[in-house]
Amino acid sequence: MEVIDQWVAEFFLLRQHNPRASPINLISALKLGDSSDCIKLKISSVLRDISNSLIRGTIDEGMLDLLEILEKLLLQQHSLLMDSHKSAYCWTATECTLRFMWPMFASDGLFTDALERIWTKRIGILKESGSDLVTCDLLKWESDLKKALGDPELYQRIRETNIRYTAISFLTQLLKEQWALLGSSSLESVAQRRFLKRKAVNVEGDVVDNRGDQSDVDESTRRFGSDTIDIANEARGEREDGNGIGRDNANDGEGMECLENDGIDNVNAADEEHTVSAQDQEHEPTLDKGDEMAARELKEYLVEIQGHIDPSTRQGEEPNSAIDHSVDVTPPPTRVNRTGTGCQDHNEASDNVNEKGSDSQETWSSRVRPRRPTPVTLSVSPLKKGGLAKPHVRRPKKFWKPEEVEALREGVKEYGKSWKDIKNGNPAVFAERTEVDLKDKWRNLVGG
DNA sequence: ATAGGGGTATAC
DNA sequence: GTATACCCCTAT
Repeated sequence: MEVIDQWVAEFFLLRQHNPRASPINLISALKLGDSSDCIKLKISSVLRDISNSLIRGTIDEGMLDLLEILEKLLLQQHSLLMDSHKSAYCWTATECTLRFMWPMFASDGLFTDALERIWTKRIGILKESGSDLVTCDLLKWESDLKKALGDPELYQRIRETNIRYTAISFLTQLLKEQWALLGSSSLESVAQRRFLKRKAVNVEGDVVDNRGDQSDVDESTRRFGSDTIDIANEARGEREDGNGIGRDNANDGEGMECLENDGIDNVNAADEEHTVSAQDQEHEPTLDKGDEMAARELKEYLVEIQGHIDPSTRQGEEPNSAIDHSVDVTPPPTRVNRTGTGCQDHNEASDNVNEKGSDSQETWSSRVRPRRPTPVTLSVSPLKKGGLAKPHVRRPKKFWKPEEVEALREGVKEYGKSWKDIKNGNPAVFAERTEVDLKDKWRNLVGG
């Protein structure tokens, strides 16, 4: 895959909120292979699809498809399945079944069909393949649901449970964690490396003191201009998303800089091997010229890609959503929009959002699904500390270095949330961090 | 050992 | 004021 393909793809996947074209279409428009970069892109794509589905309030069997695809992709890059993933699958499957329990009694064929389709067939396949998605909880739900078929009382009880909220919570959590695991986009990586290189060159022979100094790499790359991105955004005619999910990538812009001139070929990091093609040779070494040309090129490319995938937006979508669920109980997936600015950008996309909505909805609106209040977190106030105001010396504040963060991501991929294992797995990097530090930092990264 | 509430410093 | 990053405390 051309490097520009990858950048454009990342661009769409990480920055575009509620896109008119499904990321799946984008991914198939570009031909992706099986390199680790491509897997990351595919994962981003699936995550974006899940996110969009969540934003639309659609929790259907398409979501189960996505979760299954995601499992396979994660397996390919040898990271273990997160609990949030398993729980999300379990509760989504249940929610999908619950959608067909709107009649008062189980006599309706829809429920039996759903049981057969979801639990016997779909999950049966998962069992055969030994998938980790098959958890005790899942099996419990399976037996409960099947029991409910002949047990009106149990049927009622399940029917009145708000599965949907739980499913949404786990899906949201899954998204957060997976976005955090993905880490920097390749644009950012290139930008950071180039910044380091430039800094090293500027210092001339005096090798950069990575130990104490590196935190401002992050800082400084963040301050680079991002005009090129703005141009590209205009090409799309859409605003920046406020979707907090991709906030780590908020500085994608500076990566463009490397289209401009000399050697990205010096960049040897594994994920950029194929980086340099004829692209950068054509450009003048001067900064502005290079930026300008890169921007123009990117803009044309974006338009081309958009044209490529847009017309096909609808045909691949929603193979199995004869019933849309959006009418009833909808705890808004607000957690998805962390920054709260995510509401502004529906203007462009709104024209084809409502297309399929009008006809079949009324039939289903008669369903009664009880609304459960949003669980409130009870605040326990220990009020322990009375007098005795001990001065207490705090450990000095140490900012996390990029390589520490990267090591943490790798650690979570490998061990899950076993902070002790992560620390022991990389004692050198985490020498000055406690397990609690790792936990706290991860909490920061996922934005919880 | 881990999760989660809370404190403090800092930037906007 | 809010938001963020880091650090601390404590219940489980």
